[in-house]
Amino acid sequence: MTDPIGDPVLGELDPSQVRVRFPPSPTGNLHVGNVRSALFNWAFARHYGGALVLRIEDTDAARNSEESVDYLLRSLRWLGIDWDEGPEVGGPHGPYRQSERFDIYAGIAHRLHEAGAAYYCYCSQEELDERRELARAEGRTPGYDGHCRALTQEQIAAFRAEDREPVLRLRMPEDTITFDDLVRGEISFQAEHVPDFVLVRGNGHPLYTLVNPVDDALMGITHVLRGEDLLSSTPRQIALYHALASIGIGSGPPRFGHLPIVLGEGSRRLSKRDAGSGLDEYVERGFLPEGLLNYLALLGWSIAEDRDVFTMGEMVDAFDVRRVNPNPARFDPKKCEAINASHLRALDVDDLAARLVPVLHRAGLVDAEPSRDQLRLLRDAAPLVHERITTLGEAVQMLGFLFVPEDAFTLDPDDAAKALTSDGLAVVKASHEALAGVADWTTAAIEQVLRAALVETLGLKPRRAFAPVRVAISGRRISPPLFESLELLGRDRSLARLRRAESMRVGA
RNA sequence: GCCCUCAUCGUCUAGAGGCCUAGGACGCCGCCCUUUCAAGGCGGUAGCACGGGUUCGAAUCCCGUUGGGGGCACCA
Repeated sequence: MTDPIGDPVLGELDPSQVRVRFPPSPTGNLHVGNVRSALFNWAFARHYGGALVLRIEDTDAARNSEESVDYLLRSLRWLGIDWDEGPEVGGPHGPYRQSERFDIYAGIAHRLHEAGAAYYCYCSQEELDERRELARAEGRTPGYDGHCRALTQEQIAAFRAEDREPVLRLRMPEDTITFDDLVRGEISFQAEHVPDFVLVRGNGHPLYTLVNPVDDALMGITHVLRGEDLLSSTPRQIALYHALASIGIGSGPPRFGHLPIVLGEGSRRLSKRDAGSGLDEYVERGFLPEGLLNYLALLGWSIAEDRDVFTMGEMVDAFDVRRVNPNPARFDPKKCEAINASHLRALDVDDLAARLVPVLHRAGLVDAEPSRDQLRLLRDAAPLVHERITTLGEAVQMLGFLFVPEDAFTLDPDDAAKALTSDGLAVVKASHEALAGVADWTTAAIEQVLRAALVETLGLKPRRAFAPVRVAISGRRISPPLFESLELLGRDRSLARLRRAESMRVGA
């Protein structure tokens, strides 16, 4: 199966040995770009039958909170992205929260220093800034200049005497670092452009730059799929993996694949402050997880030439990281909605009704555990909105009139003003009289009676005939189909609403 | 400024030298259907950034230009 050169993605690995990770920092609302990363890692792992590790990168206590971790886990579950190792499921490489791993990092930092792979730097922030500015002015890469690489014992003693708190820096190799990116091919950086970077702060606190590769090495991560914004930090991480391997931790760098970043409107990167950048918004608006995920997958990946709606199962089967497109991709809210709508329409009616429950409940229209009557009504009403909504949230507006208590029912003032003119009220009155005589309250009978009374007798165009009735019973000019709506509303409520509308004064 | 990276309709993409008169989707515009709104059907609009090579042949390979994006922290 594998030739001597190995699979271009797996190398010598057996597919089931694939291990990827999703390492979010729990800082609140999950960014859709991060969701996309999680999705691609998940699809990659599932495709090969490997493992997805969820690791919480919460070393920066000031920015992280317990609620954020809960929220994060809930979000991933909502999306349907499951993990094989991590919080709540455990695993052999735990703990999976970096805030519980400080001892590990301290030990490794120490060993790195002992081995000479890292050294202490006593430069102050001001000195660093000064030299950085100088380098920039001279057109050189403004990174650290290696000032403290080879301090003598005397120099060190002198700095210590000044009470300077040194940072620990990795000693970068002198040679060019080259790696084969899974989505971009060969990329190389010359050593002079990759400065010795900080691993541990002056106060002893380990940095992401240390902790992230250390955990990847310790957790046996084989492939790292992440945003292109991390591309230029890859060479220094590779150097760290090698240094770690040299002291017996891990077996060198994983394979990297840098996914295109997600841009917002214009050409800026979709920032956390932009509308539409956070997962919350999609949950609240009633997106389907599979719809959102499908759209996100399209940002950089495609399943086939003439197809863009697919299930996650289909994505898993077809996913190939080498086919990820390297272009930065703009997030298009319209297309996102369209894809979601396609998934919505693919739902069967019972499924749709079930998914509508929490949405309607949040809007105060049904109980958290809906009654039998509510469920029956919802089951009957769901088909009416099935092809009319883009997100579940839109059903609230469309179906609200069926679920509100009679005394809370109101007409949209704008729609009422437009439809319930004196002519409109005359139509409502005629409808009321005609419908009052209907004993067999079915869609067909209702339609027949209304057509006879309004279109045939009054000679109105259907368009003009039904609008006032629609507003009177649903409160809006846009609603589910009228006759079906009347049937579902029921005879008594329908007649009562018509009566109420009738008594309105024009312009009131 | 320096380093890295990217370049096909407005947007997301298909495209691995001849299958390309460049395909699909979203959007937009028509028409059909129609009790509103949708959905659906049919049709249309619109693109290989530019300049050089290589080749019998280039959207596809190479170089350059231009433009976009990312990075250059004791953040992650």
